[in-house]
Amino acid sequence: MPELPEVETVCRALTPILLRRRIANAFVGRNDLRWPLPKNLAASLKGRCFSAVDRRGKYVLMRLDNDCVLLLHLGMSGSVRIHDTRPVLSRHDHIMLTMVNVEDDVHTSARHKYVVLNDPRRFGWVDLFPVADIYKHRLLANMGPEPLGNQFSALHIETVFKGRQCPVKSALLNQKLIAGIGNIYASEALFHAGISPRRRAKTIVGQRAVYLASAIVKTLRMAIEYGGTSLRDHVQPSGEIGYFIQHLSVYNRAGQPCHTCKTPIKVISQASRSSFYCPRCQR
DNA sequence: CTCCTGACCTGAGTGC
DNA sequence: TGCACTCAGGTCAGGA
Repeated sequence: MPELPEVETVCRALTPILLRRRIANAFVGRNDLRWPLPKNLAASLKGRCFSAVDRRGKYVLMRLDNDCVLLLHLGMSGSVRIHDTRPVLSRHDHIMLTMVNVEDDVHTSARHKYVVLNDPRRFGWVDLFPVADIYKHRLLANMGPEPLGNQFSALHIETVFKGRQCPVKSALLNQKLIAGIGNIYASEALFHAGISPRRRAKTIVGQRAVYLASAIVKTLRMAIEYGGTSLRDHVQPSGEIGYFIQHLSVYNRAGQPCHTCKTPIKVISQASRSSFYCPRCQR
């Protein structure tokens, strides 16, 4: 599922649920997703409280009160659901946290929340490590800047794309250059910037870099506003879908008319991923 | 280094 | 209905 906007919707939904509550119980249904889960994960989580919920690229970072961080990546098909009553777990529900109010150790279940991680394809992963290691964590250390952060700019694009022969579309997917952009928003941002996905990354300079930086920011912000894009697996933790699908200009629209010029949207394969674009509007 | 391919895994969709 | 096949929002290891 998830690119930056979908992960951001997960973070925003999780924050009020996880903070001010205690992990009364942690269920871990298997010992691996993409990689082995941390040993004794359930026992390590039980009894702890969360002190912060953040996002870095496509990762959710949940800080615990013992100076550890619970890291979550949703892979292709992962989703998080929040329930008010204990749900019956299905086949691909791998982890469930039972959250209880910290002030509320009486026997009422009224304010319990159940947080469930579902991941049919199991391309997601979970890690638990000391917060002090966060900047040397192998999964986080080499990640590029946040496109919605203040280190991101047209100049940054020019700098990291310099000399790259690969298509700009492929460069946008490279998390070491810019964090959080995936296959949907790479295609969408290039459309809004009027740039062909086939153009070599190194040619994105000057005004083109300005257009691209601005299109990335605009596209991601708008997608967050609509709760992300629901194609197959993505749902917001509330169970609601993401409505940005109604605002997709090119992604998944092969053969349909461009909203601007009516030319049929084209799909090509680049580095084994589909790229969608308007051959007339994007140069 | 850079860049591309194949692998990981399940499920949904398509065509016969 | 069933079967074979393709494709899917991500990332990594390996090889050119």
